[in-house]
Amino acid sequence: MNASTIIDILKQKKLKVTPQRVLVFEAIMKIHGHPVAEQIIETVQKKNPNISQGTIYKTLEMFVKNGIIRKVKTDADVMRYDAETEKHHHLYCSETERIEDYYDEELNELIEDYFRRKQIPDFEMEDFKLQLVGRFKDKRNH
Amino acid sequence: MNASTIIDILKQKKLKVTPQRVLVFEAIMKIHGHPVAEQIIETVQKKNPNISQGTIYKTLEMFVKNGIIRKVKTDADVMRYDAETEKHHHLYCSETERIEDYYDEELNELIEDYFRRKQIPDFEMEDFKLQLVGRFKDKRNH
DNA sequence: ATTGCTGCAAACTCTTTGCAAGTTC
DNA sequence: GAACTTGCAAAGAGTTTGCAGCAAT
Repeated sequence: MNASTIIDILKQKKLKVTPQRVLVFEAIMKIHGHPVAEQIIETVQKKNPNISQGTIYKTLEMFVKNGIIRKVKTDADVMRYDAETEKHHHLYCSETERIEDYYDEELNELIEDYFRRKQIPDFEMEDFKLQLVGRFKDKRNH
Repeated sequence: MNASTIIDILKQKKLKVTPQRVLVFEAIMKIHGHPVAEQIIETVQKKNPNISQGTIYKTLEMFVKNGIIRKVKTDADVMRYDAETEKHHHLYCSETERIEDYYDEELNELIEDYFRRKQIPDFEMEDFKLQLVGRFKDKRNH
């Protein structure tokens, strides 16, 4: 995705297109992994230091409300943001803070099949997410 | 679990047994669901108002470090605490803040089997947790 | 006696808010 | 020009910390 895509997304949802919104979205796309607000703020302000952090938080919240991005949290971490794309799961490193997306359609179907067979009492399932905890063998930083 | 259990757990781990620690643990056990710190503080202070919130936070942190409890977070919520028991997953209500534990050994085995067959590149899996998102049919409050 | 814990209050981090001025459509 | 968005700075929530005195082993 690039800048023109976010412009289209915003127009399509009848939201105003502002340079701030475009930069925030680009920052999320550009940062590999699941950026925390701080990284987004830094990236955006590197391009334009006049954009305030209040605006960035407001923009992120607005993106979340409009289904453009998603909030992600780990059990010991601050909020992270993730562009809303296809269904995926997360790989968490148990020694570092690194998080990666994990796509696996076969796994999705396995779990969906399982829950078609087995109902959970008093609960109507809409979606599921798997957190896979372990260690990355390549020691990149994120 | 009751007070004598936490006393044993602490002794076994060579941690000091204090009334504060016992009360914090009892509060977590007593509150159904996954209490947030605020509920724990309230429950503890109802029994003994002299116990400070700093102590309760320190105690919770200590319990987490020693594997007695676990931190749990949803994507849009504050930290919650969960007694460390057997492996389980979480049911999240998409309309309320309710969280319930979900135990399913058959599901665990299904997923474990799957990942024995299929390795994730550059990632050594240690554990997994499933978040099941949906709606509870019985509308209790939590 | 020693080591570690507690209570207190202040500090800190992350996020949200109110509002006047500025932008977008 | 109407409605919405921005920047700023201040406030808010939740959590962490430092330290003197106290309690557990």
